[in-house]
Amino acid sequence: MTTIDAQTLPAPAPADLLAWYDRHARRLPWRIGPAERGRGVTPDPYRVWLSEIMLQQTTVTAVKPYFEAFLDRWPDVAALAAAPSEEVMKAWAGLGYYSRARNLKAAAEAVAGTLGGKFPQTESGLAALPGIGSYTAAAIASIAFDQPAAVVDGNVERVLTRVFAVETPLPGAKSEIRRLQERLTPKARPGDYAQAMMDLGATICTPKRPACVLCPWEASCAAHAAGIEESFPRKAAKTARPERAGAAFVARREDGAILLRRRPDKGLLGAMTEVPGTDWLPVFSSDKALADAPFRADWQRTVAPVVHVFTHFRLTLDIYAAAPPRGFNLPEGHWWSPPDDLPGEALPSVMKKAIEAVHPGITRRRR
DNA sequence: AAAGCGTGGTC
DNA sequence: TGACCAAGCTT
Repeated sequence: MTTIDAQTLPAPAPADLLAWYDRHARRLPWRIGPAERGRGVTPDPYRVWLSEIMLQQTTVTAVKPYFEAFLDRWPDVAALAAAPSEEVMKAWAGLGYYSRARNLKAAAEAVAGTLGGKFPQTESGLAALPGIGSYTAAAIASIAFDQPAAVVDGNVERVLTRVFAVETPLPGAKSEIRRLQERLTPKARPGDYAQAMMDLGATICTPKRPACVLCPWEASCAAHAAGIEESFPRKAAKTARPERAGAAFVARREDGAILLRRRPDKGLLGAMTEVPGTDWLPVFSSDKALADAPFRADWQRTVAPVVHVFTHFRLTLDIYAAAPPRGFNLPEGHWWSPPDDLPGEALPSVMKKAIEAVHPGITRRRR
């Protein structure tokens, strides 16, 4: 039982956080920094939206190149709305959580169409768009439209559960954290405040080894006072990750083309591209794998299977390779992708691994 | 409302 | 090396 006497600590002041942000804000491609914003420069809602969708459960490092590529190719919401879905999926390949790309396209069409090219400026209006939930709606409303919306993401959860030593485990503590954030969010500079919370969580109030000496709220932090910062946020125990297994078939034509097909629109890796394969099952019998091959051939299994870890299961894939027989008829929904096209296909990472297991380097863009 | 949904980096 | 983690949303 931990008891923390928070009474003796001064309340965390948003002004102190903003002052810290003025000096230490990260420079990010989608961000208008505090100095510029102070001069009246306002962010482009399209860029804010695009970055927020990409940043969902995804690191800044992973997002940067994708953000730049999207912006180069589709500089505004009208351009994105007019883009073929296939091209958007290809451009998103490798970033993960592919429903985001499908929702991104749908939201762009709604904004460019029904909404007359303008993003909604209210939280509820934003949250009505596909792919925008409570966090993203609040983030866009505050950052792009300067509204005092309470932004609650993983960073905010970590910072506030530490500052206030919230004992309730996540996800149960969410409503409590929301109330704290509503109370703290300032009417002035709410967008900078939101981004300051993210920067604080990302650079100072980190999950491991937080740099409390550098924190503008050090004196107000109950967890720090008790010397137990790292134990927050409390979390419910998580269940073990189950195993699944299957087989994938890498068919290569004489000219080097690889046989591909499109996955169903919904579900795991929905609407993305894959090599033919079996279902992925908790109990997989490798004797029966060849029954699901795209054609009869002398399929050669690689020595080592491909192992890939998804959020909710671990996959072991046996990889088989063969050339198609003469007279092979292309099944519905399949196509031969020439080597030059492979790097640009909408292949998720697990599928690139499968292909690379047989043909190293073939899915990577040459230069 | 709990489960489904990716990937790559870190320690 | 495996567990944890990163600006969550949808059903």
